[in-house]
Amino acid sequence: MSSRYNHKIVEKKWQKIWSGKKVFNVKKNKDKKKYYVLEMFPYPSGKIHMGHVRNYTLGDVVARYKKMRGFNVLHPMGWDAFGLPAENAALTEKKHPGNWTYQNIKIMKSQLLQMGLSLDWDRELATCHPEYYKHEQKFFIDMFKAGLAYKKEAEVNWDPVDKTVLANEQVIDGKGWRSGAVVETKKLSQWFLKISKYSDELLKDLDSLNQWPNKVKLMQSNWIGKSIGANIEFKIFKNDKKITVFTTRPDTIFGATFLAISCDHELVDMLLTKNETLKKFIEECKNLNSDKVKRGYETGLVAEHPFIEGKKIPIFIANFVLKEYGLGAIFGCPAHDQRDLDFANEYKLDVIPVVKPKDSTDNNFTIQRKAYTEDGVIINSEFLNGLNIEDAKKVIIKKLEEKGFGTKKVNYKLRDWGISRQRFWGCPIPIIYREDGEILAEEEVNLPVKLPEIEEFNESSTALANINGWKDTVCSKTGLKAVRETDTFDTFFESSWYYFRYCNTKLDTPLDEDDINYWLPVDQYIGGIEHAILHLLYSRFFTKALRDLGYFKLNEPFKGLFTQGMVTHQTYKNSNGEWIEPKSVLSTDGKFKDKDGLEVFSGKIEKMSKSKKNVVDPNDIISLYGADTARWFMLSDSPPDRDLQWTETGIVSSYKFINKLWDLVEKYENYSVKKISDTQTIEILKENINFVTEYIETFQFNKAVAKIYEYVNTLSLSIQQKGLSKDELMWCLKKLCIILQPFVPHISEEIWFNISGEGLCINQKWTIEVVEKKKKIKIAVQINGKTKDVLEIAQGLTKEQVIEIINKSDKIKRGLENKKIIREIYVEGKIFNFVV
RNA sequence: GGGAGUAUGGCGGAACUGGUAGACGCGCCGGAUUCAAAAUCCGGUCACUUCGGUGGUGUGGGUUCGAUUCCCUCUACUCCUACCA
Repeated sequence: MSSRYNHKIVEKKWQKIWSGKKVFNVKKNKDKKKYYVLEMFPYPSGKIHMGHVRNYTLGDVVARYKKMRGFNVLHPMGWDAFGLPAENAALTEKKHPGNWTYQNIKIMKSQLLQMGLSLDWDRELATCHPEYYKHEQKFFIDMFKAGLAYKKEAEVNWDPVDKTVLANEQVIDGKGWRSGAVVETKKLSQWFLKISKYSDELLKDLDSLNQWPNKVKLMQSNWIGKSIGANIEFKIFKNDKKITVFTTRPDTIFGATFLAISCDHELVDMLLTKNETLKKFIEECKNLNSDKVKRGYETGLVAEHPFIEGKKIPIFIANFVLKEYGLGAIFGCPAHDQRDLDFANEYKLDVIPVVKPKDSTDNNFTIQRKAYTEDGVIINSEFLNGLNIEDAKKVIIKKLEEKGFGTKKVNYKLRDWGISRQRFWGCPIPIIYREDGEILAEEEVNLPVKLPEIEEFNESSTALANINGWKDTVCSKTGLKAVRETDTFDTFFESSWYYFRYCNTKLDTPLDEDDINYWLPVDQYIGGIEHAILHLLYSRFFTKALRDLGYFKLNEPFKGLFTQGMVTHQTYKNSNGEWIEPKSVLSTDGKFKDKDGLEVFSGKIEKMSKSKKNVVDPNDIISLYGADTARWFMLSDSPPDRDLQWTETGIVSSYKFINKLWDLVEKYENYSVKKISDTQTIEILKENINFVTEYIETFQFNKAVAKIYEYVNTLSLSIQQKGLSKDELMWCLKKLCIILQPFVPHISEEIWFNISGEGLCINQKWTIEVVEKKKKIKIAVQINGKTKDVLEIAQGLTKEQVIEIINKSDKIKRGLENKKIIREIYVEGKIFNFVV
């Protein structure tokens, strides 16, 4: 045995043994309890970053721990392989995006292998592979036939120079990121999935997800945005048309002083003819999307108030009325809605307060610049007067329904999921447009609808529509000519079901219900908070949709969710405001200088990003210090859900710890003590083990790390004092290997091998230790709540016996001198407090 | 504008349902070893102190025998969302 620990050799060795023995390859086994650990799969961007290292280390701790607790652990990995960066790379390289993607997968896989993750690589998948995406084409067809997928006109960001549709993230300050051209909104026919059908279920079932962070549930709930109110119908004076509005405040109907409709409300078309000023106004509104100024156009039409005989309300077209929400029409009650009030002040409209604060005695309660939106008492509202808001809502809705002017109505912010992308590197939407005008799903036997193999990838290749001949096809039923849909799926489509596919990636059908029944739901899903809404909501929707399509009976895909914090690092800038790499910064006399001696200023600690030059490449770290060191650092100090600050000293100290562990083996080999026993130390170590167990179970890995440090410190001290017998020491070291295994698996195996040689450490059982009840306990003795002394006393004494011991304490005697004891408070095993 | 969260030594962070504040790690200081350094090991490390103590968990208050923990006030920072009627 060489005295210096060589991580390069050792880590490779165990990685080879694990994969050779297929230690992490699992099979469905109904006699064994399963546990499904999943980390959000990576986009193959080229190489792994620290965020991946953190994410996969956290997951690996859980996976290894659960395996050692006897679970049949499914822990798979794959690639979220469609997406725009591949197209951009393809443009530069003039090669097919697949080349770049598969090449990156190869590199990143080798990096992940170096981390020593307990993954079942036999289940690896890449979403860009036809054997993967053909199944989601099938899902789409099922959804299409079930009415869950449909086509409608929708606005997209259109880059007039690149002649392409841009994602929202690709529009920067209203301009295309690539061309710099001003982006136009263009109406295109787009495919949508009817996620809105599940609004209520998606909201309700959040309650059942008790192993999800509240934060994520709240974000989803806000996104779904359920609101309860009423639709109210207004007759237009001297016109046979009507306007229906949605409101959550029907109780303020008597305060309505105007109606406002959105720019593309159906009434606008009628008004538009021969009206140039209106046309101009509408055009302006389109360009004022992000404008907070309230603008309106008075239509000249007036509506009749449903409850006030003869009252006329002007109708405006207003820029602040959203077309996609509710009915694209509102009634304005300026007194109790800030937006309405701003608008009313601008256009000199009446402001009639109909709610006043409960305790207000002001009979002339008026509203100036600030709308009153709190609870209160209804005024100026005939039959509603005197009611509170809640009751008034009930009464007015009942009245509306009686009179036929409106109904109770529930609205959601959640809109249907637009899945069309006018791109190349995505899954083709399996629809054909036949020459007779029929829109049909591709026949299932014809799946997959594959992406074209093209030799040279250029600007015009970035959309399937531009690829010569690809879209031409024939309807296999009728022989009629047809063209394919040239849009591809949003890449969230792929990630919405990959966790099902892992159950069996070789299966010819999308999935097997029996597999799903066994493996799903995912017991622990781990990933970044940035996916709190979209990915997680889409996946939940997919699960419910597939359930309704008869694939299985599962309601929710992810039983437990954990969102980890970011990896951050110090940033530096020079006097020109340019970012400087931290590793090139030198610190002298409290000042920072770069390589050339120019002064550098330390900036904020921020998320690692290329643009700020504060990234640390995991590859460098792993080759220099080893995977165990990197993993240990990722788990030390910071709680997993908080941001982790990368520091050079931190990684070095982790490295030192790994080497210190190795020194223990040497100490063991040279250890020669017989027939002595240190049961006290062993009891402490057992306690430590149980703490580690508890802290893994509760995702407090930083605390587990602290307890392992304590374990090693206690053990080192005992070795030094030669208190343990050699057998006891072996037991302690074996236990140490076991608790280290989820965290730093390579050195854990290596130590295990050196001291025992029997089997693999990862195959050992992780047990809960039985700790003897302590005979002596410590209690704090306080005077007026301030601790004056700490005494060690025997377990289970009476109050009188305790007082007797306390009376012997000098410190307490001194503290009680010349004082009168009013009260004595004794909490067994904790404190004794004198109140004087 | 709306919502959520956070605040503890020089730093990252501990403290069970209110019961010894600062576990553990980093850094720093002192010592051992060394020709010297690195590495390693040992000891110390909240502040003030007349060495008896006193003060101390962002601010100010409250409840309590006792508050980092519960309640109210204010401040700072972070994140999400955004004209959702």
